Amino acid sequence: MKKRPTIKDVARKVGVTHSTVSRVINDNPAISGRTKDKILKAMKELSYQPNLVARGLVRRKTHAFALITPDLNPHVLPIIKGISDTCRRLGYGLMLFSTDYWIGENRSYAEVVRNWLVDGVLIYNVIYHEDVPENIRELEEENIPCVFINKFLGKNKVNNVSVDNDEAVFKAVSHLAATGHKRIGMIKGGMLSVDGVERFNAFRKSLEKLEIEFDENITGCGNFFFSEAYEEMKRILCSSPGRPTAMFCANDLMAMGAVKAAEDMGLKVPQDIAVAGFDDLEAARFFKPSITTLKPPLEDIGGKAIEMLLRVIENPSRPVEEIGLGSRLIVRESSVV
Amino acid sequence: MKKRPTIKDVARKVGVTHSTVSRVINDNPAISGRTKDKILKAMKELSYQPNLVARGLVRRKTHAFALITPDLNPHVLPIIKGISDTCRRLGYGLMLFSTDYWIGENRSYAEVVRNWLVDGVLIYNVIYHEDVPENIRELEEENIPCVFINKFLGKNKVNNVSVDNDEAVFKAVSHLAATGHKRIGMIKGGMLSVDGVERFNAFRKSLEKLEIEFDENITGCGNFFFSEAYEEMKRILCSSPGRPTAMFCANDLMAMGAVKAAEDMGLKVPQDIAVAGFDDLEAARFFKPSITTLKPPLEDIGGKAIEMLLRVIENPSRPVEEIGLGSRLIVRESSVV
DNA sequence: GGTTATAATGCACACGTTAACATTAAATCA
DNA sequence: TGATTTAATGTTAACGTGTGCATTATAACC
Repeated sequence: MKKRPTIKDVARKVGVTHSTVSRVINDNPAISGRTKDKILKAMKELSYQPNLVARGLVRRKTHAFALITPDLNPHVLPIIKGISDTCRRLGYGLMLFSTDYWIGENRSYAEVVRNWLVDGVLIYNVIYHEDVPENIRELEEENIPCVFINKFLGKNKVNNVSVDNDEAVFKAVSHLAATGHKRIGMIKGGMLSVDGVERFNAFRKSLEKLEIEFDENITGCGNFFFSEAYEEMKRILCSSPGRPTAMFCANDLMAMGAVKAAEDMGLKVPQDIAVAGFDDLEAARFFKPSITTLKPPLEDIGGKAIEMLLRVIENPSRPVEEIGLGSRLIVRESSVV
Repeated sequence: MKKRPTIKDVARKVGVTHSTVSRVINDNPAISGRTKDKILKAMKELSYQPNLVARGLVRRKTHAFALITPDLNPHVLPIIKGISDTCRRLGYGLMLFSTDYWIGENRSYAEVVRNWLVDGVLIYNVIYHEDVPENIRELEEENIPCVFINKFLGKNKVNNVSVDNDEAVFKAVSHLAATGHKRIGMIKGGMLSVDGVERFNAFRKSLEKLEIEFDENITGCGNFFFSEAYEEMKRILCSSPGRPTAMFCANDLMAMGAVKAAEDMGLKVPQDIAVAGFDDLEAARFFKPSITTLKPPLEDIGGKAIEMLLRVIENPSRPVEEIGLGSRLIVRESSVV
């Protein structure tokens, strides 16, 4: 790599000290217009650019953030996009650290920040219950600015931005109710995840609000998987005395599994049974029938998370902030004729 | 953020100079075993970690790479995963820069590297023909280590790792031929993209090798879109005298469009017409019928690209290296009963 | 035992920038 | 006019590491 001109090269060319050049770079008002112009001109001629590493050393800020994500699943892509776009807009860099095995990994992610390679951290989708994992406690103990994407099940509050499951689920269930359904069942996701728990609770609250009876018998758990949902749906359709006329599924994969189960049992979707999912996977659009679903504002979440991180950095001692964003209901073939 | 211990803190604790500590950090053999042990012990006790920014300043290496990608589409996710995993394995950091409008953007991406924030760059899916875009020429001119993911259409060779379209397409066409098809058509992708051009050429070469006649009349262009492929497929099925019994599509979206068109015209897939795609989208698995497709080794591509980048850094003047990786054929319902 | 090779460590500067403090020149005031 | 404020720039010391060279202490040699 070619050697780049430094602040001193610029200074020499103009006939001033490097600190004068530094001042114009940082918009210090003490510099006279005349020398400022000369310096700017010289910088352009040499195509000078400040060395961010050197600046990072003295300022103790690198002007970069890190995103730490335990897995790279399709959901995370729009989130990354939101984060990346926002970083670009604000002039920040973005480092990406992914790992498939977050908890229990002996390498600490605070390392990254400790070395001052980043000014703050975004953490996606880390799930824990009672005990805070070592890696995260480290971040807290060292007061590293940090915002979580998605919530915890644990009791302690953290800065986070996530999908408002209550709002979203109510939209979907209302839609099913509005199209005439009185017996609505649900295929739950895994109860170890925040979304699994929240979406189920939201489902029950929605029924209550809409004055529809909740029936345990038409409820199953598919753990967010296509195949498990398929089995559960078959079980529900076979065994229960009063068959459901609509099913809400905690994600699209399970909704597709439920649809397939219904069809394999000779039922027509949506005529005999309506189905709605959550996520708006690409597959949900192309599935036959296409799946009615909730589209979470993932790009927004990424953007808002960065903005929150900036607020945290500016004022580390401010009270914990939690933001939930609304989703869009996309009505497709699986719920209406 | 808490102040971290420095090399000097360690030195003071042991009673040596900071340069001695630096030497043990860098495995300099000049240090005696006794002091080395003492220093290692002190480092552990203080939980010292080298400041990578400071090191980056003096070494002119940050031990981080950048991935620049014009868009964040689903294909790029496994590539990112491959890159990220490999970086982690090698102890490198990864910066992510995405932009939807690469060419014509006035901000230069060489900036990133010039500031020595990264040691090398991976560029995904930048397409150009005759004139090299400014941004890329800049990288070349300044001898910035750089590897491309996916090839160019331009005449000049670059270091790159990509999908071997010849190999993949031949696999798919052979499969169709092996299941008895003699009239095989194709829905092409956009001819402005490398994959579009290469996959079509590979298709023709495959037919030749398999001694099957190529017929322009059962060839269409869907520009990689579902809807355009749908229309083209209808056109082909309506107009041509000798209807094709199998279609190869340059990607899965178009394959799904082609299937839908065939079914809407009363044909059964695969009984009346077989269809194969490319990409192995998640949707291709859940589509009905599920789509026979080629799964490109995207994670591998990411990993190999990083490895190539390391070779480029080690020896910048070595001859240009081009690697093409093979794909896996996944046979599903759309091509066999 | 003195000379020389060798092993182990210290010293001082460099990397490119920022920023506190010092200095000079110019402008304002009494 | 001389004192004093203000504006503009220079000096210098950080930031945390790495490294060439100098300096010891130790071992080897004759």
